[in-house]
Amino acid sequence: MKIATYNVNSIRKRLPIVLQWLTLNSPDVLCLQETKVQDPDFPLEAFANTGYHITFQGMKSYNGVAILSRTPPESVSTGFGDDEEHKDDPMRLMHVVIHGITILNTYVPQGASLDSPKYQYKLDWFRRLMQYFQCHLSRKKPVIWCGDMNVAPESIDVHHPEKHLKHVCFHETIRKAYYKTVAWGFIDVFRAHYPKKQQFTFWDYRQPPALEANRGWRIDHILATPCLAETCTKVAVDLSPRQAETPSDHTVLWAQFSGEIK
DNA sequence: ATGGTCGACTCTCGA
Repeated sequence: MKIATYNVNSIRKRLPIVLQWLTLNSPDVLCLQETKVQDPDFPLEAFANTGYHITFQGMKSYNGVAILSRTPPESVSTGFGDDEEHKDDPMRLMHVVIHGITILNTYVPQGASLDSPKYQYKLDWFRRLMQYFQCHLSRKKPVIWCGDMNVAPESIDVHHPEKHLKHVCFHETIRKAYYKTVAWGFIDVFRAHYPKKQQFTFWDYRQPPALEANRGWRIDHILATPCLAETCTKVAVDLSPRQAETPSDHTVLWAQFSGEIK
């Protein structure tokens, strides 16, 4: 199973990137975030000849998630389905089962600033996500949780960490919220594969020479339950979306899993 | 202390 995650920042703008990436890399599953399009306007026809099935849930202008897969998912749900459900949750969390493997695709709220209610919402979102794990998943089964987590877990995962202690993607409170959620039973397959490597997945548009100066962040992640993480043979970040005609701020992170899954 | 650049969409918000 080859699975990839990519924050497209508008599926309509990044269509060429996505289509080319599918062709060149043939993933089994590609999870997308920030599609930024409501369902009736989703560019379905562009994928008609790719051989991929697409599951999507979006809204006007913001958020939106989608999953491309070679075979249609055996099941699909979006949002937390709890009594705290917020209107954008279904555009941030998509849960599918493909070949018996549970896949959660998330676009975690960015959080704006530490003093914003949006930051509290982000902290709470991780708490709700862990509750969701507890209710709906088993850590003994093969589960993949991937997406744009908007958290750089360690100092090595952000340029100039000392300057970002109050950043919503690096503050210790959000890192703890993230760690706690991960600790439910997930392994960060990139970090497991490369314990010391600095490899960013995102470079902010607002710092034009960011890529050249390597002022980036590792905020896109693929995590797996131990039985699956054990079978991970390769993890890589593909920088090609940064070099496209309409470059994106995020890159494609992918992982290959092989071997027997119980 | 603020702005830098994108994308979607009404002129401003979110990242």
